Amino acid sequence: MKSASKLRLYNTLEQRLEDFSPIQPGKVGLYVCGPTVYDVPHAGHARSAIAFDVLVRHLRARGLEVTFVRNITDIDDKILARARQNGEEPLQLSARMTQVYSDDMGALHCLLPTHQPKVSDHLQEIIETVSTLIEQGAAYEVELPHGGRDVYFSVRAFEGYGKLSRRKLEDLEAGARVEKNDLKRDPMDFALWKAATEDGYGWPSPWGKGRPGWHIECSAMSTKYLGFGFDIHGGGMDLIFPHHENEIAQSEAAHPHQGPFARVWLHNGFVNVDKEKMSKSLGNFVTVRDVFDRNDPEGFRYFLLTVQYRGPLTFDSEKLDDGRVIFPGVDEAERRMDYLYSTCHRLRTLAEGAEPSAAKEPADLAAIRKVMTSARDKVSAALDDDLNTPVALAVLAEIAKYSNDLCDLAIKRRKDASWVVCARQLARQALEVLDACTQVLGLLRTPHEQYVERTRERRLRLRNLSQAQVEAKISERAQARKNKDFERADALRAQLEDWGIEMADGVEGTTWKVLV
RNA sequence: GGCGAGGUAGCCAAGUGGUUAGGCAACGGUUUGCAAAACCGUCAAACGCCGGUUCGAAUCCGGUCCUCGCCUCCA
Repeated sequence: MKSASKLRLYNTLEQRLEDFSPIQPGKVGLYVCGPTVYDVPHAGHARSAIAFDVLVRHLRARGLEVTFVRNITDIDDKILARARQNGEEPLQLSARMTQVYSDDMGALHCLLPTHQPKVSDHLQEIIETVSTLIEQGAAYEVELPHGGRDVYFSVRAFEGYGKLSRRKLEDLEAGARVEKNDLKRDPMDFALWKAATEDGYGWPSPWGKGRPGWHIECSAMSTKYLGFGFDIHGGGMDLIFPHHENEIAQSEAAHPHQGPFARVWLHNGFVNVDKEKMSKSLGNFVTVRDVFDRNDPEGFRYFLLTVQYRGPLTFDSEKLDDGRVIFPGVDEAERRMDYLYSTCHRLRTLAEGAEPSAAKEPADLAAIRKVMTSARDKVSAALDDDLNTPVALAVLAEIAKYSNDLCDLAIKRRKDASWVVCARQLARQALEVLDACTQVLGLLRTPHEQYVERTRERRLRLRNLSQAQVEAKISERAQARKNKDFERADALRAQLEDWGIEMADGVEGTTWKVLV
């Protein structure tokens, strides 16, 4: 698709918006820091995944060939600790959590990365990178008292240290916690390779049995799949320091005089709960599963797109009088998804049986046509502006409003045959536009029936209702209405409304849905 | 202490020199047996506070108050 505007992205490295142009025309190499799989994913993982998913979708819609790499860190001290706690093999734990991560991100309609490398499959590459750094004089080995050897990166050996996070070594050291580890030449030096733990967990290496340090896997794996010096590197804001700073140091020290490790650095903002960063220690931690228990995955995705990716996103929970815990923001987003799905359904009904026609378009359709014709470009322009998803969602709202207007008009003018043919054609265009605009955002990706069914099922469960129970009450009310006993019908409706059931009385009977 | 982000109507959230953001809630209307949904309208002469630049500032500059984040594992 051709684009009028230029894609602009906020580059953390330069601290400003920059026009994006790929190193190799038409192709983009993107590396995003994925999860350390020691636990189930939380709302923050979802936010990061969705932000970069929209980036990938947008780049591809712009006609770029994207190689998207997102790692899985399946060897890490947190995994070791948790596995020991569980009495489980570390790699078994990480495999289990990797599966949960894939399932959850899949449910959120995040596209699969082109490559999803795991640390456990890349020890060779990691060891080679560490060896190169030792050869370059950027890293050194340290003999440990109880045997075994660590390898550390020497921050003093890399001139540009601190360029991403705008930190000076002196400032860092002034504020640094005093480390007991006096084996390091400089307090800011960090581990590339760590000797095996006391229980002997580790992999063979030139420095004895051990395991990789935290940052090195991303340097080794990104370079393997994208080559050194790729287009975009992304991750959460908390990774700027030390993770990404250290990645840059390692990677550029291993490839001297070859330019920057990555051109553009993108960082998504946090998910906050009660204005504070979500974290386990504060007890305000919300997992993706917690949300899925109460809300539709697409509603959650919509919610995560209501704020531009760099800003903080507040995720609040509320306890109702009946004891239910809800996420009001996600509920609101899910209602918007209901609205989009029902709009789409109405359009489809109207579009059925459309035939080509040379009839001149009626005046009352011109404004609607205009909205439909410009919408896709507006979404594209919004995403070009540093992935401004709230503006893109506003365009969706406009499409939906005018679509519903069209459907309302079609009811009023159903007897005007030539008008209806034009309206059908316009409905077809609206459907195409809506599909294109939601495709790039990863929304409205579920068949209508399936969406209706799964949301109904979940909402009934949350309200402790059964479908039979609701339908019995509905038909009781239908009978009362048939008998013109409106007092009874209204009383039954009041009961149903109390259950959270919304009814619509149509010519072909009453349809209903459960409210979020 | 160092570095960074932000304070926009009842709530959420775009905008970053002049022209509608959008959504939710509330209220009024069209429609309906009554409703709901949908659409229209109102709330909206909103931009933390104080100065300054400018014909014109939510937007630029200076100061100030407040909130949050990173500096230690974190998306």
